[in-house]
Order: sequence, then structure tokens, then C-alpha cells
Amino acid sequence: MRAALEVIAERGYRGASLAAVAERVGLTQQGLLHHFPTKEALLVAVLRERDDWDALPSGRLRLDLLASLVEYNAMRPGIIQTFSALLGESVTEGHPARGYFTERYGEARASMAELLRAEYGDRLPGGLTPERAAPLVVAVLDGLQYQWLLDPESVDMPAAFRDFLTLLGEPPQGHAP
Amino acid sequence: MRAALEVIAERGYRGASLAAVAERVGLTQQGLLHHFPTKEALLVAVLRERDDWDALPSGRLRLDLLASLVEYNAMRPGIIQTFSALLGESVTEGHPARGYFTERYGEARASMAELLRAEYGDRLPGGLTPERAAPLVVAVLDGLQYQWLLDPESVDMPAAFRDFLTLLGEPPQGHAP
DNA sequence: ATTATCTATAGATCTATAGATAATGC
DNA sequence: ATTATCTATAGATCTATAGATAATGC
Repeated sequence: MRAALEVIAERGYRGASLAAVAERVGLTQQGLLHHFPTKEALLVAVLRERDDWDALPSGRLRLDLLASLVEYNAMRPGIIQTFSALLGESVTEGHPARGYFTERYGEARASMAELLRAEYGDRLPGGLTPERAAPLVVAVLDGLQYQWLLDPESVDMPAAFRDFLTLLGEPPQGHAP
Repeated sequence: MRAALEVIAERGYRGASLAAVAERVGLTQQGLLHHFPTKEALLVAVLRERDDWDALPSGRLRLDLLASLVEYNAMRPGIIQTFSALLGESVTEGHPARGYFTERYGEARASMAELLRAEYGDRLPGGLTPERAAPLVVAVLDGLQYQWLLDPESVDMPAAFRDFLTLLGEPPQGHAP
């Protein structure tokens, strides 16, 4: 699955051949298909694995920890590239990851709204609600990733995300439970 | 080229076959290759065409017009899908659109900074400079597109972008030349 | 007996080239 | 003469299936 992750980062899912993944782990393409019955099954396994280790510790993540997560991501371009490539592909018709991403982003907005409510209460700067601000936070995270992948020299992703948090404004005091 | 745009929206560039594009315009694959010597040449032509009609009228676009542009884009999911799919693919290795997007996003940040300076002067809310805010605006635009393409029912892209502008704060008066 | 792996191969594609044929423009 | 288009086809891939062979675990 690590090999699959790498090959997808390099070529996307449609461009990733089973033979290329197999070669990377010293198997033949048919040997690989013994463990994952189809190419799509391999993709699904990769997506599930990801879910395991980045499931946001729901409700406990704070905004400053989110900034640290971005910093951490900036040191792992391979993973970011895999998921950015998959996200891009997933908007095309009949892509096997489309349902996964649709669901995942719905959940991401929900948990982001929860996080924002925990920090700000019901009213954010500009009169926004947590529910209205949530898609913006998610959008900034994704959008910055593309700009950074295309030109890491020109885009300081963690600094830019902190700038966005500045723009969001300081959370009011005394909202921690 | 319109046919190519459509097929790329449906399958991405790597997944788009010359035969599928040709069929859509009533040609054979070989007939299509008479007009574009290679598949990559067709992609380059599509990208160039896009540049023609969406070249931001540099320096004259205002933030509220940008909001209208987002509203306009929300009525043309095909185009957005083509470019979102291409952007995603372009971060993979050796993708023929990679150079194009790298350059395009550099320019987009520069002209966005110029636009912000025209509206806000040198200091934006949160103490940001136009140059630091520019990648955030671009990121929000792209990120919202993905969320909207995946789930148009749940994401009101134009409203979300206006929310972001609210967050950016009102521009000070008297900065128009 | 089950599991992991391999060789062989079917059946689809895909891009691109070669060369023929028809239509158009001087 | 040039342009647009076609048929034929080479040469690579790609996924997936069938069936053989070796190793492992009871």
C-alpha cells in the first residue's frame, strides 16, 4: 500500500499501473492482484489506511494544532501529492474515489465547524457562523496545498495558513470548557 | 478543442483518449491528429485558448467583480471541472500541464496582490500585506471549487466566497485613483 | 489444505505513423 | 498543389483470469 501511495503520487490513480506498484515491492502484477482482487480494491485500501491515521481527534483539535498539522504536512510532500492528485481526479466522472471524497469533505466541514464553535462560540469575526466559516478553512488548506506543490519555493504553506488564522481573528477568551 | 475540454472534464487528461475527443466531433482519431500532431499539442491548445478568454483584465478587476466571476463560474461546472481535474493531475510527475499551472499561479498571485493593493493600500486587516493575502484568496477560490464540484447541494460557492471577502474586511475609503 | 507467487495469455485500449483518397484553391 | 480525412496497422500498455508450482501450517 505504501508502494501504491507512491505510484499514485507520481502518476495519479488512472496513470498508476498495477505493474508499477508491483515492481516497487518486488512482485509481479499478478502477484499483487493476489492481495487486492482489483485495482480499485487497492485504491480503497489506500484510502481506508489514510482515514485511520489522520482521523482528526474529533473535538479536541484546536486551531493552533491545525497550524502545526500544516507544518507537519509541509514535510511530507509525497502524501500531500497523492491526495491532491486523487482529489483532482475524483471530480471526473465515475472516479472510484469520488464517493470517498464527497463524504470526507462533508465530515471535514462538520468537524471544522465544531472546532470553530469550540474556539469562538456561535459568532465569528465578520458575523460569520462556524458553519459558514468551516468550508473556507477547508478550502484554504486544500488550495494552499496545490500552490505549494506546484511551486514550493514561492509558497510558504504553513506561514500562509497562519496568516489566514490571523485574518480569522483572535478567539474570544474564556471559551474553553 | 471544445470537445477536448469536455472529455478532459469527464476523464482528466490522462484518461481522455484521442478517439473519444474525435468521436465527439465526428472524426476518426487519425483525423483529429491531422489538426493536432500529438495529444499533448491538443492539451496545449486547450490551455492557450483558456488563457485568451479569462486573462484577468489586469489592474481593473475589483474584488466585487471577482465575486461576480465566482457566481458566473458556478453556472459553468464543465469548465471548472476541466481545470480542477487538470490542476490535480498537474502535480504528478512529468505532467504536460505542470509548467503551465506553475506559471499561471505565480501570475495569479501577482495580479491578486495588485488588486488587493488597489483596494486596501499596503495594509490589510490583520496586518497582512497584499502579497501575503494574495495566495489566500487564490487558495479559497480553488478550494471552494473542489468542495462545490464534489457536492454542489451542500456548498454554495458564491456565498462562501462572499463570506471570505467579509472576513477580509471592508476596504478603506478613498483608495480608488 | 491453504497461501503466496509465478508464467501464460486473453481481450481491450492507446498513441502515432504510413499511405491512400477525395475535395479545394490556385 | 494543398488540405482534410480515411483505412490499416505497428508497437505499447493495461487489467484481469486460468492454471501451475512452491512453501507453510495443521
